[in-house]
Amino acid sequence: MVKNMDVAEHAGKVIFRCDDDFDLEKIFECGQCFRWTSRGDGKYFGVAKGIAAEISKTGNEITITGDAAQFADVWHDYFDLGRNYAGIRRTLCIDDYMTRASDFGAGIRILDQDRWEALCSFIISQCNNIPRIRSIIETMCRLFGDELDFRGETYYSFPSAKKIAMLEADDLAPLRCGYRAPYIIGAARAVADGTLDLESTAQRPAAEALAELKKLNGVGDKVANCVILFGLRKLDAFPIDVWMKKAIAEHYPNGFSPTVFGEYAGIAQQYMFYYQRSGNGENK
DNA sequence: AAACAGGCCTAAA
DNA sequence: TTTAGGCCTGTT
Repeated sequence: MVKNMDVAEHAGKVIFRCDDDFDLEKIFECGQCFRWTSRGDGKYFGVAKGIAAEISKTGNEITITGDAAQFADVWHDYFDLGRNYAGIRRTLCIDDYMTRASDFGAGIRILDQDRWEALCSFIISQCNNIPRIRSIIETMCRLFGDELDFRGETYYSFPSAKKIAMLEADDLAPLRCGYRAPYIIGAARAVADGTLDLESTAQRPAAEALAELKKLNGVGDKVANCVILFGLRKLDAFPIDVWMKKAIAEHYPNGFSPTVFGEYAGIAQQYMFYYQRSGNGENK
């Protein structure tokens, strides 16, 4: 029994019931993370927090590899299982458009990702498309991460900031990440030497965290807000990229402030973003 | 071929 | 304070 959640452990897997919003495809493919993939059978493989895992869902029962202790230590918080997304979602339906976007995105949860991984990943994401972002990150993990043997296959952890900090930009050439390479090295060194303390930054108000992150070369408003939302677990952060600009222009031409969504503006942002990217942005 | 992709930086008004 | 151009690379 973990945190009011009924968990059954069996043969290297944990099975738990979730009656709240929980859609694996939306969670992993809404754009918040880059290291979970499906083979088309509904099962997702990935690596998070240095652990390789497989997760699947049948009805309201979710199965994830590992034992009960690991579930309690890692996956419960990673999947934000203590939060009632369906309840929050209802509060975000402030108009017809948000009602449609929220319904469409129902099932999304904001993952509690490793802070450094989120920072590095969203630096890579700038002016890039998702397949290429994923490819760059996987190459980075393969070259500089630790090997993880999982069910007879080799996976790789996300390399630590300390590891990347020891490299030079040229060492990242195999990633084909172009001008982002020095940004990555710079961020890694700041994290490794304590210039940027992501833990303490996470404890500060979003505005202060934003200023702190933007001190890094190659980190502007958009990347910083993604880090704050996905890595520092501040659900009021509201990253605005080209898709969000389109969504706002189409549906709030007379002005808009994310503060209308309150402390869960970041979840509203994900519904808007996912809805827009799925081609449902046009006001019909 | 040329433009563009989930930005950011710098220089110039 | 806002705007234009350039930037690695890969794809269309």
